[in-house]
Amino acid sequence: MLDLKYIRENLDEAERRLRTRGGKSYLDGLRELDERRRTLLKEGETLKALRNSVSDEIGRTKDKSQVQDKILAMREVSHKIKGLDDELGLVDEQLQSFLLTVPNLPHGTTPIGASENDNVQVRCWGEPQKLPFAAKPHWDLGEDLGILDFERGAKITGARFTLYRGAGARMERALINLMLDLHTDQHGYQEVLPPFMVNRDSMTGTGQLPKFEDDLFKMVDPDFFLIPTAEVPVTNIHRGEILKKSDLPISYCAYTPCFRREAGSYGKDTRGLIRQHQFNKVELVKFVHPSESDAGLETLTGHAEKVLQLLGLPYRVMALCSADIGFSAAKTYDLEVWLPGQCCYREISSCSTFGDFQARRASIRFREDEKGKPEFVHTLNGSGLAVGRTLVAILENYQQEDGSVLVPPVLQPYMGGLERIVR
RNA sequence: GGAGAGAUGGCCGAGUAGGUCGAAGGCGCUCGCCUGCUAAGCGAGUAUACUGGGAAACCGGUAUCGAGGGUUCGAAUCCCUCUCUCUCCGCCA
Repeated sequence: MLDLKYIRENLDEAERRLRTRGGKSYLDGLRELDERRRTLLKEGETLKALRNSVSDEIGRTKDKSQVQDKILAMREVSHKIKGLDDELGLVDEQLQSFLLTVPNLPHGTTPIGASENDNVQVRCWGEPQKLPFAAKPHWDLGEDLGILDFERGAKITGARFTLYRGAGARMERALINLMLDLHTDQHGYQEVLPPFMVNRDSMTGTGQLPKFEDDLFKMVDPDFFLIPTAEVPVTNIHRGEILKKSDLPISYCAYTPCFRREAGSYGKDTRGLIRQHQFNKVELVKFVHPSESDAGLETLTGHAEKVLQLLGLPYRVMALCSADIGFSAAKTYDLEVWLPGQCCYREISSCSTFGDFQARRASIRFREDEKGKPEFVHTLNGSGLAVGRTLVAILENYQQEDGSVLVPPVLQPYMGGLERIVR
């Protein structure tokens, strides 16, 4: 959520920055709503002040017969207040839901662009290898090796669900452990294991609601949602809290499965593990002092990159342009891993800074000075990494001409010493 | 799922015949004083949001005693709904 006061005072600038995302208009009608609200507020509060003082007077008068006229007058005033409050409630609601659907302002260093084609490559690591034989896509490798069973996944549940078997299941688990160990032991994150279902407030806090309900799996009876990313439960750990400045930065990492409807992506990536309704991810989340958020994004991105480097997977870092960053993000780096089986780079991690956007929605604050006003922290997060896609990248990059797949050395200890997956 | 108890400020905890309660008291914390140091002691201060005024310091208004609604001139106190916590029973990994 954006700061209403900031918008009020910088309407044109805010609109201009928002339009770099590509829409036509983001703040139309906001000024009128805001002014209407303040008018109603002022009127109602004046009457309330009157009522309070007169009621006080009535209370101190022992002989109530002397104040009958005042009681009657206040009955009238209360009636008016009720009317004003009702209207104010309506306007407030409109204003609130308006604000909740306005995306974040792009960061000053986010490249301006019109589509994903305008994303900017920041750096790359490793050599995208051309395999000296006909490279297979991971779905063929996985099926041939008997470690990925797409057909039965579809039978058990439906499209975009996959059954992992044997070394495949083991590798998924090994990757989760490798990533968690790295981030906790080397990068200073505290491991957390959050609920995989969250309530509406949590979804609103990080920005998935109210706008993107169609992308989520929703429970019927309790009004809960399956998490689309650990970002949601982990960022909401501190919803409504005032943190100690000395506790910042707070760094959490969490493994969770993620559940996404993938509405609107029919026909896209229908084969293989790339786009599933359920996938595993290790997520990094940071709460930082505002002055640290820019540097924080760089280090957090570095932590995600480290996983790819350890696994020896070539990748590039893309700065997403203004048209391609997510609703809540101010700036995003995508890590794209090289997939020789499909001869392309695919997103495997997305690292973003949200500025105070999520912190304002979720009311996560700290005090600069003991006596100072609470201020919003900045939140950051990034995948470190998407586990299923990492397994995809390993299969495709480490495949051999005979159809077997070598296990990256760092992963072997996590797989009982297994060096090669064969049929 | 059944029965009961509860939810007050950073914490503990008063507060039911509705008014002087944003809320006693204690602890903690901050600033000052005092004591040769420490402990103790003394004094003052110590919620948040919105909003009006002001360059600012700051001053004023409104709201908030789990959440929402109702009764009333007036509600932490009365009524209704919901959420959460705890205890007992049932069920269960």
